[in-house]
Amino acid sequence: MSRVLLIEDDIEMQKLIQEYLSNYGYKVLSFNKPKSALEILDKESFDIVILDLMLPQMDGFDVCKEIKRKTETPIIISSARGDIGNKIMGFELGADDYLAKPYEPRELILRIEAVLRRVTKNSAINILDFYIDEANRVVKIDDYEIDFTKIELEIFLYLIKNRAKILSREQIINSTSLSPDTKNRTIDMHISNIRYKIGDDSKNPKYIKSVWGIGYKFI
Amino acid sequence: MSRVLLIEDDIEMQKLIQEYLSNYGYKVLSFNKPKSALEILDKESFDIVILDLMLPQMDGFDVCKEIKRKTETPIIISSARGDIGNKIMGFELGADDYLAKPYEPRELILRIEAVLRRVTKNSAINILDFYIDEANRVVKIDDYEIDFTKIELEIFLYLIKNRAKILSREQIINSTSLSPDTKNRTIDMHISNIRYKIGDDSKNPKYIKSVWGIGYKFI
DNA sequence: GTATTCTCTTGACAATCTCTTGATGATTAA
DNA sequence: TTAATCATCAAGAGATTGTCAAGAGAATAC
Repeated sequence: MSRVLLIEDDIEMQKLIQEYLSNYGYKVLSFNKPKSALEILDKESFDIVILDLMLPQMDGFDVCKEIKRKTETPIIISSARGDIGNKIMGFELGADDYLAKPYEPRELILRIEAVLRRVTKNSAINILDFYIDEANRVVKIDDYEIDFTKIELEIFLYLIKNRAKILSREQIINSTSLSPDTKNRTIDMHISNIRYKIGDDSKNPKYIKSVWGIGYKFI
Repeated sequence: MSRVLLIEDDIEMQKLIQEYLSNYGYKVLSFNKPKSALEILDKESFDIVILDLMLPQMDGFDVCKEIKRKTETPIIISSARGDIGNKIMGFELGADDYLAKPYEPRELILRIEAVLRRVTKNSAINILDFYIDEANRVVKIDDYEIDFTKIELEIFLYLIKNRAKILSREQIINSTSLSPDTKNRTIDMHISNIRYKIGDDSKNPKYIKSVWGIGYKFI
């Protein structure tokens, strides 16, 4: 499940896009003020940013540059000003794709997919005892392939990507396709199942440590 | 990874296109003088040439003819002169596609992909137990020819070309001639029929594995 | 042009797999 | 010790998949 940060000042448009992206399985957080969006980028990570250039407060160009300075999140710029000048500007700012308004929602989906496909590292990595090929959804431990379910894999990857960081249940919820009102017990259960599958022991964890009163962390 | 030879005299534009194509995984070599480009064509091979007609030194038409004389590399012509006359000329010169300036970078990608798809359809290959001759629409398993229907063949080829990758039903729809609002059950049914024809078993698949909640993948 | 045959689509439903959560006992902090 | 939190079980709710079967649609033969 990919997380999308949508920055769009037209509320109608914002709701429309959010709705559409949600239907396609994206988890969308929307802002109409770029300031708020930039703040959240300090705290949470996203897979892609959709940035509308018609913005109040800061000029869209600066927002784009600021996002690129802060993060490596790919950006798709949309704008009503469809002239070539802006297009070039968009790419010079580090935007990964450009979409002239008005555009088909379907077109946006295609662009997002294309950008994510391009950006998603296709290379497998080794961390600790694990071989992780995220693109192909393969996790192995000692050449033995672990059969994670969808949510288990999401949680496992989130933990391992934030290794040594303590992650609250709330953070885990927000970074996976879990519903926002998921009960704590549910997450514990997923952790329990993940531990079982990777051969970990809650009492004496090699990999996933419980941090009492706070959450979990990957050692 | 496809190799692109870009001939474009506007340096700004050249950098922009090169950057954009690189992001899409193309390996680009750029020249602003066609003479140099023609020289490199003697030494190295490319999958496609992008040729801008506004060129110094030689008239673009001659460059195009010269490239076609030397090689069989497909050519996409771009030009600011968007009149029909040029379009016809382009094709008469042996160009494989024509793109009027100014164009969206995205549009260029689509044209490149289309041309490459059209051009690259020849030799038979062996993958796993299969002999696949795409041009002649023949798939054999152990010398036994499998009688796929049109859509079955499309899905089978899409799966096998993306071996080990998990493909969603949506991706399968978008990569075949299936209508965009095809129901999930329809795809499952095609998969079921393909499995039957290649002697696979859904419960214990040798070839096509179901990935619960995501899609299918060719092992 | 019509009949025949092959192909594609989809609802139905069972089988299967996953996710959620209350209950219970264990563990931890203070 | 006590209150809060965690680990796990177990049940069942929920979602997805496999396949049948019927019918719509397309291609082909006559």
